[in-house]
Amino acid sequence: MASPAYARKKQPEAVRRALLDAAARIAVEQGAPGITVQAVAEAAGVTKGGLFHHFPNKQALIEAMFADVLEQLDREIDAHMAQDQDPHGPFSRAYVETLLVGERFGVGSPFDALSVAVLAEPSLGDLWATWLRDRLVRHQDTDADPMLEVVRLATDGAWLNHVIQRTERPRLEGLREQLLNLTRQAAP
Amino acid sequence: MASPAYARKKQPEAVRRALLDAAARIAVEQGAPGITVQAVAEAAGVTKGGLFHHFPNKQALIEAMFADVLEQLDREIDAHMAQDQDPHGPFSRAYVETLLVGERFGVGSPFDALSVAVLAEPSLGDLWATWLRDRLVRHQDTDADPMLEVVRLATDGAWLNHVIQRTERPRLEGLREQLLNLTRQAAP
DNA sequence: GTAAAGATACCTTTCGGTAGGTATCTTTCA
DNA sequence: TGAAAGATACCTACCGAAAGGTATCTTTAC
Repeated sequence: MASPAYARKKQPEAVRRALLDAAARIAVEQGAPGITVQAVAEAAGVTKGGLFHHFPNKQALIEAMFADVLEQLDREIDAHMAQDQDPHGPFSRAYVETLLVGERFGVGSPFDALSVAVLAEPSLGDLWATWLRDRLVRHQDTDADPMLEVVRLATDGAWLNHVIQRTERPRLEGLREQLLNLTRQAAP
Repeated sequence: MASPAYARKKQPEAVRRALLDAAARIAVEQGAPGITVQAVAEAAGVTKGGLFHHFPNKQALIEAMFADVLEQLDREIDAHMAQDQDPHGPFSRAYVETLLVGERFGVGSPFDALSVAVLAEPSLGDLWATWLRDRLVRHQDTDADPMLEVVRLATDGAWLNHVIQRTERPRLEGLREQLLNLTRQAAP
Protein backbone atom coordinates (compact mmCIF):
# COMPACT_ATOMS: atom_id res chain seq x y z
CA MET A 1 0.00 0.00 0.00
CA ALA A 2 1.91 2.99 -1.23
CA SER A 3 1.51 6.26 0.60
CA PRO A 4 -0.72 8.63 -1.40
CA ALA A 5 2.08 11.16 -1.52
CA TYR A 6 4.24 8.73 -3.38
CA ALA A 7 1.52 8.01 -5.89
CA ARG A 8 1.90 11.40 -7.55
CA LYS A 9 3.98 11.57 -10.65
CA LYS A 10 7.40 13.18 -10.47
CA GLN A 11 7.81 16.51 -12.11
CA PRO A 12 10.86 18.29 -10.82
CA GLU A 13 10.51 21.31 -13.08
CA ALA A 14 6.92 21.88 -12.11
CA VAL A 15 7.66 21.49 -8.43
CA ARG A 16 10.55 23.92 -8.61
CA ARG A 17 8.32 26.44 -10.33
CA ALA A 18 5.60 25.89 -7.78
CA LEU A 19 8.07 26.52 -4.97
CA LEU A 20 9.30 29.77 -6.50
CA ASP A 21 5.77 30.97 -7.18
CA ALA A 22 4.62 30.01 -3.72
CA ALA A 23 7.51 31.87 -2.15
CA ALA A 24 6.71 34.98 -4.14
CA ARG A 25 3.04 34.79 -3.34
CA ILE A 26 3.64 34.36 0.37
CA ALA A 27 6.10 37.23 0.36
CA VAL A 28 3.45 39.47 -1.13
CA GLU A 29 0.55 38.33 0.98
CA GLN A 30 2.16 37.90 4.37
CA GLY A 31 5.30 39.95 4.19
CA ALA A 32 8.82 38.86 4.77
CA PRO A 33 8.28 37.09 8.10
CA GLY A 34 5.78 34.80 6.41
CA ILE A 35 8.43 33.26 4.21
CA THR A 36 9.20 30.09 6.14
CA VAL A 37 10.35 26.93 4.46
CA GLN A 38 7.44 25.13 6.00
CA ALA A 39 4.89 27.56 4.60
CA VAL A 40 6.48 27.68 1.18
CA ALA A 41 6.71 23.93 0.89
CA GLU A 42 3.14 23.48 2.01
CA ALA A 43 1.82 26.10 -0.38
CA ALA A 44 3.64 24.34 -3.20
CA GLY A 45 2.12 20.99 -2.26
CA VAL A 46 5.42 19.51 -1.16
CA THR A 47 7.01 18.68 2.17
CA LYS A 48 9.97 20.43 3.68
CA GLY A 49 12.17 17.54 2.65
CA GLY A 50 11.07 18.02 -0.92
CA LEU A 51 11.92 21.69 -0.80
CA PHE A 52 15.36 20.99 0.54
CA HIS A 53 15.97 18.68 -2.33
CA HIS A 54 15.58 21.56 -4.76
CA PHE A 55 17.30 24.22 -2.68
CA PRO A 56 20.18 23.59 -0.27
CA ASN A 57 18.89 26.15 2.22
CA LYS A 58 16.40 28.93 2.73
CA GLN A 59 18.64 31.67 1.43
CA ALA A 60 19.17 29.81 -1.81
CA LEU A 61 15.42 29.59 -2.22
CA ILE A 62 14.95 33.30 -1.72
CA GLU A 63 17.79 34.14 -4.04
CA ALA A 64 16.35 31.89 -6.71
CA MET A 65 12.97 33.52 -6.35
CA PHE A 66 14.57 36.91 -6.62
CA ALA A 67 16.53 36.02 -9.73
CA ASP A 68 13.43 34.53 -11.24
CA VAL A 69 11.35 37.63 -10.74
CA LEU A 70 14.18 39.81 -11.99
CA GLU A 71 14.25 37.79 -15.16
CA GLN A 72 10.55 38.33 -15.72
CA LEU A 73 11.07 42.02 -15.13
CA ASP A 74 13.86 42.04 -17.67
CA ARG A 75 11.75 40.47 -20.35
CA GLU A 76 8.82 42.76 -19.76
CA ILE A 77 10.99 45.85 -19.99
CA ASP A 78 12.59 44.68 -23.18
CA ALA A 79 9.19 44.02 -24.68
CA HIS A 80 8.12 47.56 -23.91
CA MET A 81 11.29 49.05 -25.34
CA ALA A 82 10.86 47.18 -28.58
CA GLN A 83 7.72 49.18 -29.27
CA ASP A 84 9.17 52.56 -28.43
CA GLN A 85 10.42 54.65 -31.36
CA ASP A 86 11.46 57.78 -29.48
CA PRO A 87 15.26 57.66 -29.13
CA HIS A 88 15.21 59.68 -25.91
CA GLY A 89 14.50 57.79 -22.68
CA PRO A 90 12.96 54.54 -23.92
CA PHE A 91 14.30 52.58 -20.98
CA SER A 92 12.87 55.01 -18.48
CA ARG A 93 9.49 54.86 -20.14
CA ALA A 94 9.56 51.09 -20.14
CA TYR A 95 10.50 51.26 -16.47
CA VAL A 96 7.44 53.36 -15.75
CA GLU A 97 5.12 51.27 -17.84
CA THR A 98 6.28 48.02 -16.37
CA LEU A 99 6.59 48.85 -12.72
CA LEU A 100 3.88 51.43 -12.39
CA VAL A 101 0.94 50.31 -14.47
CA GLY A 102 1.91 46.99 -15.95
CA GLU A 103 -0.46 44.10 -15.57
CA ARG A 104 1.86 42.51 -13.13
CA PHE A 105 2.14 45.52 -10.90
CA GLY A 106 -0.18 45.78 -7.93
CA VAL A 107 -1.05 43.69 -4.96
CA GLY A 108 -0.48 40.04 -5.65
CA SER A 109 1.99 40.64 -8.43
CA PRO A 110 5.33 38.90 -8.34
CA PHE A 111 7.10 42.21 -8.51
CA ASP A 112 5.98 43.18 -5.08
CA ALA A 113 7.93 40.21 -3.86
CA LEU A 114 11.09 41.89 -5.02
CA SER A 115 10.96 44.68 -2.52
CA VAL A 116 9.85 42.45 0.28
CA ALA A 117 12.59 39.96 -0.38
CA VAL A 118 15.27 42.52 -0.90
CA LEU A 119 14.53 44.32 2.30
CA ALA A 120 14.33 41.06 4.18
CA GLU A 121 17.58 39.66 2.87
CA PRO A 122 20.06 42.52 2.62
CA SER A 123 22.50 40.48 0.58
CA LEU A 124 20.07 40.64 -2.30
CA GLY A 125 20.66 44.35 -2.51
CA ASP A 126 23.80 43.66 -4.48
CA LEU A 127 21.86 41.70 -7.05
CA TRP A 128 19.43 44.51 -7.52
CA ALA A 129 22.17 47.10 -7.68
CA THR A 130 24.00 45.07 -10.28
CA TRP A 131 20.92 44.66 -12.38
CA LEU A 132 20.17 48.35 -12.34
CA ARG A 133 23.74 49.35 -13.04
CA ASP A 134 23.92 47.01 -16.00
CA ARG A 135 20.77 48.40 -17.50
CA LEU A 136 21.91 51.96 -16.97
CA VAL A 137 25.24 51.33 -18.65
CA ARG A 138 23.46 49.64 -21.49
CA HIS A 139 21.18 52.62 -21.99
CA GLN A 140 23.52 55.41 -21.07
CA ASP A 141 23.25 57.01 -24.49
CA THR A 142 19.50 57.33 -24.24
CA ASP A 143 18.62 57.45 -20.55
CA ALA A 144 21.35 59.34 -18.73
CA ASP A 145 19.40 62.59 -18.49
CA PRO A 146 18.99 63.58 -14.81
CA MET A 147 15.31 64.20 -15.38
CA LEU A 148 14.93 60.62 -16.46
CA GLU A 149 16.52 59.51 -13.24
CA VAL A 150 13.97 61.50 -11.33
CA VAL A 151 11.25 59.77 -13.29
CA ARG A 152 12.63 56.34 -12.46
CA LEU A 153 13.06 57.23 -8.81
CA ALA A 154 9.49 58.48 -8.65
CA THR A 155 8.42 55.15 -10.07
CA ASP A 156 10.31 53.37 -7.34
CA GLY A 157 8.71 55.63 -4.77
CA ALA A 158 5.20 54.97 -6.05
CA TRP A 159 5.91 51.29 -6.06
CA LEU A 160 7.20 51.39 -2.50
CA ASN A 161 4.22 53.33 -1.24
CA HIS A 162 1.90 50.92 -2.88
CA VAL A 163 3.58 47.90 -1.38
CA ILE A 164 3.78 49.40 2.08
CA GLN A 165 0.30 50.76 2.29
CA ARG A 166 -1.33 47.78 0.66
CA THR A 167 -4.00 50.08 -0.62
CA GLU A 168 -6.28 49.55 -3.54
CA ARG A 169 -4.70 50.21 -6.84
CA PRO A 170 -4.91 53.98 -6.75
CA ARG A 171 -5.29 56.56 -9.43
CA LEU A 172 -1.99 55.81 -11.05
CA GLU A 173 -3.18 56.85 -14.47
CA GLY A 174 -2.48 60.52 -13.89
CA LEU A 175 0.92 59.84 -12.46
CA ARG A 176 1.81 57.66 -15.41
CA GLU A 177 0.85 60.36 -17.91
CA GLN A 178 2.88 62.90 -16.06
CA LEU A 179 5.98 60.77 -15.78
CA LEU A 180 5.83 59.83 -19.43
CA ASN A 181 5.51 63.48 -20.36
CA LEU A 182 8.52 64.29 -18.25
CA THR A 183 10.60 61.80 -20.18
CA ARG A 184 9.88 63.74 -23.35
CA GLN A 185 10.53 67.11 -21.82
CA ALA A 186 13.90 68.77 -22.31
CA ALA A 187 14.91 66.31 -24.96
CA PRO A 188 18.27 67.24 -26.48
CA MET B 1 25.69 39.97 47.71
CA ALA B 2 23.33 41.73 45.38
CA SER B 3 23.43 40.88 41.72
CA PRO B 4 25.17 43.63 39.78
CA ALA B 5 22.08 44.12 37.69
CA TYR B 6 20.11 45.00 40.76
CA ALA B 7 22.72 47.49 41.88
CA ARG B 8 21.83 49.86 39.09
CA LYS B 9 19.49 52.69 39.87
CA LYS B 10 15.98 52.54 38.53
CA GLN B 11 15.13 54.90 35.76
CA PRO B 12 12.05 53.72 33.92
CA GLU B 13 11.99 56.61 31.47
CA ALA B 14 15.59 56.14 30.50
CA VAL B 15 15.18 52.40 30.11
CA ARG B 16 12.15 52.85 27.92
CA ARG B 17 14.07 55.26 25.74
CA ALA B 18 17.02 52.90 25.60
CA LEU B 19 14.72 50.10 24.47
CA LEU B 20 13.22 52.16 21.68
CA ASP B 21 16.61 53.37 20.53
CA ALA B 22 18.08 49.90 20.68
CA ALA B 23 15.21 48.52 18.63
CA ALA B 24 15.70 51.18 15.99
CA ARG B 25 19.44 50.67 15.89
CA ILE B 26 19.15 46.92 15.53
CA ALA B 27 16.56 47.32 12.82
CA VAL B 28 18.94 49.50 10.84
CA GLU B 29 22.04 47.44 11.39
CA GLN B 30 20.71 43.91 11.14
CA GLY B 31 17.45 44.24 9.31
CA ALA B 32 14.05 43.04 10.35
CA PRO B 33 15.00 39.50 11.37
CA GLY B 34 17.45 40.95 13.89
CA ILE B 35 14.70 42.52 15.93
CA THR B 36 14.21 39.97 18.67
CA VAL B 37 13.10 40.82 22.16
CA GLN B 38 16.20 39.16 23.47
CA ALA B 39 18.53 41.23 21.31
CA VAL B 40 16.70 44.47 21.96
CA ALA B 41 16.65 43.93 25.70
CA GLU B 42 20.32 43.03 25.74
CA ALA B 43 21.30 46.03 23.64
CA ALA B 44 19.40 48.25 26.03
CA GLY B 45 21.19 46.74 29.01
CA VAL B 46 18.06 45.10 30.38
CA THR B 47 16.75 41.55 30.52
CA LYS B 48 13.76 40.23 28.66
CA GLY B 49 11.70 40.46 31.79
CA GLY B 50 12.52 44.13 32.00
CA LEU B 51 11.45 44.69 28.45
CA PHE B 52 8.16 42.93 28.99
CA HIS B 53 7.50 45.20 31.90
CA HIS B 54 7.51 48.19 29.57
CA PHE B 55 5.83 46.57 26.58
CA PRO B 56 3.17 43.88 26.78
CA ASN B 57 4.48 42.10 23.71
CA LYS B 58 6.82 42.41 20.79
CA GLN B 59 4.34 44.04 18.49
CA ALA B 60 3.70 46.79 21.00
CA LEU B 61 7.42 47.42 21.15
CA ILE B 62 7.71 47.73 17.40
CA GLU B 63 4.68 49.93 17.18
CA ALA B 64 6.06 52.20 19.86
CA MET B 65 9.37 52.42 18.07
CA PHE B 66 7.56 53.22 14.86
CA ALA B 67 5.48 55.93 16.44
CA ASP B 68 8.55 57.32 18.12
CA VAL B 69 10.51 57.62 14.90
CA LEU B 70 7.51 59.10 13.13
CA GLU B 71 7.32 61.74 15.80
CA GLN B 72 10.95 62.67 15.32
CA LEU B 73 10.34 62.87 11.61
CA ASP B 74 7.40 65.13 12.20
CA ARG B 75 9.38 67.56 14.26
CA GLU B 76 12.25 67.70 11.82
CA ILE B 77 9.96 68.43 8.91
CA ASP B 78 8.22 71.18 10.83
CA ALA B 79 11.54 72.72 11.68
CA HIS B 80 12.48 72.84 8.03
CA MET B 81 9.18 74.34 7.03
CA ALA B 82 9.49 77.09 9.58
CA GLN B 83 12.50 78.44 7.70
CA ASP B 84 10.92 78.30 4.26
CA GLN B 85 9.40 81.52 2.98
CA ASP B 86 8.28 80.35 -0.45
CA PRO B 87 4.53 79.68 -0.24
CA HIS B 88 4.65 77.05 -2.96
CA GLY B 89 5.66 73.53 -1.93
CA PRO B 90 7.32 74.08 1.45
CA PHE B 91 6.28 70.68 2.72
CA SER B 92 7.71 68.92 -0.29
CA ARG B 93 11.00 70.75 0.12
CA ALA B 94 11.13 69.85 3.77
CA TYR B 95 10.41 66.28 2.78
CA VAL B 96 13.38 66.28 0.44
CA GLU B 97 15.71 67.98 2.87
CA THR B 98 14.79 65.75 5.76
CA LEU B 99 14.59 62.37 4.11
CA LEU B 100 17.21 62.76 1.46
CA VAL B 101 20.07 64.60 3.07
CA GLY B 102 19.04 65.23 6.65
CA GLU B 103 21.41 64.17 9.37
CA ARG B 104 18.85 62.17 11.25
CA PHE B 105 16.78 60.71 8.49
CA GLY B 106 19.15 60.35 5.62
CA VAL B 107 20.56 57.04 4.67
CA GLY B 108 21.84 55.07 7.64
CA SER B 109 19.63 56.96 10.03
CA PRO B 110 16.84 55.91 12.36
CA PHE B 111 14.39 56.45 9.59
CA ASP B 112 15.64 53.35 7.89
CA ALA B 113 14.12 51.55 10.81
CA LEU B 114 10.73 52.58 9.57
CA SER B 115 10.90 50.52 6.45
CA VAL B 116 12.41 47.60 8.22
CA ALA B 117 9.73 47.70 10.84
CA VAL B 118 7.00 47.89 8.27
CA LEU B 119 8.29 44.72 6.72
CA ALA B 120 8.50 43.00 10.04
CA GLU B 121 5.00 44.05 10.91
CA PRO B 122 2.94 44.71 7.80
CA SER B 123 0.11 46.16 9.83
CA LEU B 124 2.24 49.23 10.38
CA GLY B 125 1.64 50.22 6.80
CA ASP B 126 -1.62 51.78 7.90
CA LEU B 127 0.16 54.01 10.36
CA TRP B 128 2.46 55.28 7.68
CA ALA B 129 -0.39 55.80 5.26
CA THR B 130 -2.30 57.75 7.88
CA TRP B 131 0.66 59.94 8.67
CA LEU B 132 1.23 60.80 5.05
CA ARG B 133 -2.43 61.46 4.38
CA ASP B 134 -2.67 63.77 7.36
CA ARG B 135 0.30 65.80 6.24
CA LEU B 136 -1.01 66.03 2.70
CA VAL B 137 -4.40 67.26 3.84
CA ARG B 138 -2.69 69.75 6.09
CA HIS B 139 -0.63 71.13 3.23
CA GLN B 140 -3.07 70.72 0.40
CA ASP B 141 -3.12 74.44 -0.32
CA THR B 142 0.61 74.57 -0.87
CA ASP B 143 1.71 71.08 -1.91
CA ALA B 144 -1.02 69.56 -4.04
CA ASP B 145 0.73 70.27 -7.33
CA PRO B 146 1.30 66.97 -9.18
CA MET B 147 4.89 67.94 -9.82
CA LEU B 148 5.44 68.15 -6.10
CA GLU B 149 4.11 64.65 -5.71
CA VAL B 150 6.63 63.48 -8.25
CA VAL B 151 9.34 65.16 -6.21
CA ARG B 152 8.25 63.43 -3.03
CA LEU B 153 7.97 60.09 -4.75
CA ALA B 154 11.44 60.51 -6.20
CA THR B 155 12.66 61.17 -2.68
CA ASP B 156 11.08 57.93 -1.53
CA GLY B 157 12.66 56.15 -4.45
CA ALA B 158 16.12 57.51 -3.79
CA TRP B 159 15.83 56.60 -0.16
CA LEU B 160 14.67 53.10 -1.04
CA ASN B 161 17.57 52.60 -3.39
CA HIS B 162 20.06 53.59 -0.77
CA VAL B 163 18.56 51.39 1.85
CA ILE B 164 18.53 48.48 -0.54
CA GLN B 165 21.95 48.90 -2.01
CA ARG B 166 23.60 49.97 1.19
CA THR B 167 26.03 51.97 -0.86
CA GLU B 168 28.12 54.83 0.35
CA ARG B 169 26.28 58.05 0.56
CA PRO B 170 26.62 58.97 -3.09
CA ARG B 171 26.23 62.12 -5.10
CA LEU B 172 22.93 63.05 -3.55
CA GLU B 173 23.83 66.69 -3.75
CA GLY B 174 22.97 66.92 -7.43
CA LEU B 175 19.70 65.12 -6.96
CA ARG B 176 18.78 67.36 -4.09
CA GLU B 177 19.41 70.50 -6.12
CA GLN B 178 17.35 69.18 -8.96
CA LEU B 179 14.41 68.16 -6.82
CA LEU B 180 14.40 71.49 -5.03
CA ASN B 181 14.44 73.27 -8.34
CA LEU B 182 11.51 71.23 -9.53
CA THR B 183 9.47 72.36 -6.55
CA ARG B 184 9.88 75.93 -7.70
CA GLN B 185 9.13 75.20 -11.29
CA ALA B 186 5.64 75.80 -12.66
CA ALA B 187 4.59 77.71 -9.60
CA PRO B 188 1.09 79.12 -9.96
C1' DG C 1 5.06 49.00 53.77
C1' DT C 2 3.66 48.82 49.29
C1' DA C 3 3.87 49.31 44.52
C1' DA C 4 6.71 49.80 40.62
C1' DA C 5 11.08 48.19 38.23
C1' DG C 6 13.52 44.69 36.87
C1' DA C 7 15.69 39.80 37.20
C1' DT C 8 15.45 34.72 36.98
C1' DA C 9 13.84 30.61 35.48
C1' DC C 10 11.00 28.06 32.74
C1' DC C 11 7.43 26.78 29.16
C1' DT C 12 5.70 26.09 24.35
C1' DT C 13 6.08 26.63 19.73
C1' DT C 14 8.33 27.04 15.63
C1' DC C 15 12.21 27.77 13.11
C1' DG C 16 15.90 25.99 9.70
C1' DG C 17 18.15 21.90 8.88
C1' DT C 18 19.53 16.68 8.75
C1' DA C 19 19.17 11.57 8.28
C1' DG C 20 17.62 8.06 6.08
C1' DG C 21 14.01 5.98 3.99
C1' DT C 22 10.91 4.85 -0.41
C1' DA C 23 9.18 5.49 -4.91
C1' DT C 24 9.97 6.71 -9.75
C1' DC C 25 12.70 7.73 -13.63
C1' DT C 26 16.75 6.92 -16.77
C1' DT C 27 20.58 4.48 -18.37
C1' DT C 28 23.16 0.33 -19.31
C1' DC C 29 23.95 -3.90 -21.36
C1' DA C 30 22.90 -8.93 -22.36
C1' DT D 1 13.73 -5.80 -25.94
C1' DG D 2 13.84 -5.84 -21.23
C1' DA D 3 15.35 -6.23 -16.72
C1' DA D 4 18.95 -4.93 -13.49
C1' DA D 5 21.49 -0.86 -11.67
C1' DG D 6 21.96 3.58 -10.53
C1' DA D 7 20.43 8.25 -10.13
C1' DT D 8 16.84 11.43 -9.12
C1' DA D 9 12.71 13.01 -6.72
C1' DC D 10 10.27 13.24 -2.75
C1' DC D 11 8.68 11.84 2.03
C1' DT D 12 8.82 10.79 7.18
C1' DA D 13 10.77 11.59 11.37
C1' DC D 14 13.64 13.85 14.07
C1' DC D 15 16.99 17.46 16.24
C1' DG D 16 19.01 21.62 18.50
C1' DA D 17 18.48 26.30 18.80
C1' DA D 18 16.07 30.22 19.39
C1' DA D 19 11.90 32.49 19.27
C1' DG D 20 7.98 34.93 22.11
C1' DG D 21 5.84 34.75 26.34
C1' DT D 22 4.57 33.75 31.57
C1' DA D 23 5.07 33.26 36.49
C1' DT D 24 7.37 34.55 40.24
C1' DC D 25 10.93 36.38 42.77
C1' DT D 26 14.06 40.31 44.54
C1' DT D 27 15.30 45.05 44.81
C1' DT D 28 14.52 49.91 44.81
C1' DA D 29 11.79 54.18 45.42
C1' DC D 30 8.41 56.79 47.72
